[in-house]
Amino acid sequence: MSGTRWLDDEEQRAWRAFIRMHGQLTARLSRQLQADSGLSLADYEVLVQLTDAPDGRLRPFELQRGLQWEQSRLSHHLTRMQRRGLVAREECDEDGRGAVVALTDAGRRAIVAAAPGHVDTVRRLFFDGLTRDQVALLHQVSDHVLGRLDATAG
Amino acid sequence: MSGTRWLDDEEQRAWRAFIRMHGQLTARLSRQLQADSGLSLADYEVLVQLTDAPDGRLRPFELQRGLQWEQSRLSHHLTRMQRRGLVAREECDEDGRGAVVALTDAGRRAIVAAAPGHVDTVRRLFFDGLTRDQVALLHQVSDHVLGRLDATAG
DNA sequence: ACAACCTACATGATGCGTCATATATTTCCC
DNA sequence: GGGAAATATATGACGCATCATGTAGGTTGT
Repeated sequence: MSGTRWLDDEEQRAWRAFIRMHGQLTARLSRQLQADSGLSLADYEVLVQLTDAPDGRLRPFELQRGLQWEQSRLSHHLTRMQRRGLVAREECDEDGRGAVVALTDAGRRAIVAAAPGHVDTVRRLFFDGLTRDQVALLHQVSDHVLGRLDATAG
Repeated sequence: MSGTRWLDDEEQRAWRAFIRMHGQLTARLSRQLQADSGLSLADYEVLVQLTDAPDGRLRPFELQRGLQWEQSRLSHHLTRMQRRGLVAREECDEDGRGAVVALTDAGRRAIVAAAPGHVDTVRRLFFDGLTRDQVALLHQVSDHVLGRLDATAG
């Protein structure tokens, strides 16, 4: 006991700045997206995955791998998106347990309409003013921490 | 129109890695904290602020400034924490509209018990394996983006 | 071929976060 | 000093996220 290595001053400040930055940034992005196109960030991510998929169709477990979401979160979210007509659930031929999530026309229209404004906002609030090096560093740090998380997963 | 500058490959990868890293990291921290001490990350942050305050007391608006939360989020969260006995709401003498949030004994015990495990987890999952330089640069990037957010706030 | 197990997915309960709105004070200014 | 505007806080409604659990359909080993 009492072997805790507390964060020093710089670590604490860096940590808080990082947490706060992410929070403020996603709050802004979320509001912009919601206000301009009626989508949440979560909606957007789901639609991106489906748009990138052949035929706009994915099995829920594929979506889950792409998004790294909890299974039940995805299921609930799909239910809500389905209710709003952004996606449809279909039966899966190859696997009786399974389902297929399909992008609807409305879903496609929604993300096509939303994407430019969203990307502009990401650029304006985040990338503009950061150097390539800074972006590369952030990427590197992110991957490192992700690796660490995976390594400790079991 | 059509003037959208889309994210190039590296930007897109960096962005997704960053978003995913934060999500996975806070999910882990949240679970550890919840499992080991029954607190959410949000609880923890509130308790930290109160612990750092003289007498363990703060006005809600001071808490809000420290946390950078939405006012109603804070209010709701305080209600829940109050129900669990972690904080108490008191009347404010100097301002008839105001309130004072006070750390209870149970609240103090909770954060004292939770802190070592939480800090260890933050260190293990995040700081260990990052160099001082990487931390410093992340800090710098975070502050830069925060500045950008503030500048665009109006 | 059948039991044990695993996988894909859904759902109910509950805590969390945001928006819109309400209410009670101050504060400001003429 | 009295009304307008601003400030401090609370609340109801509703979508979102997680946990625990359920169910149906596959897979594997004997």
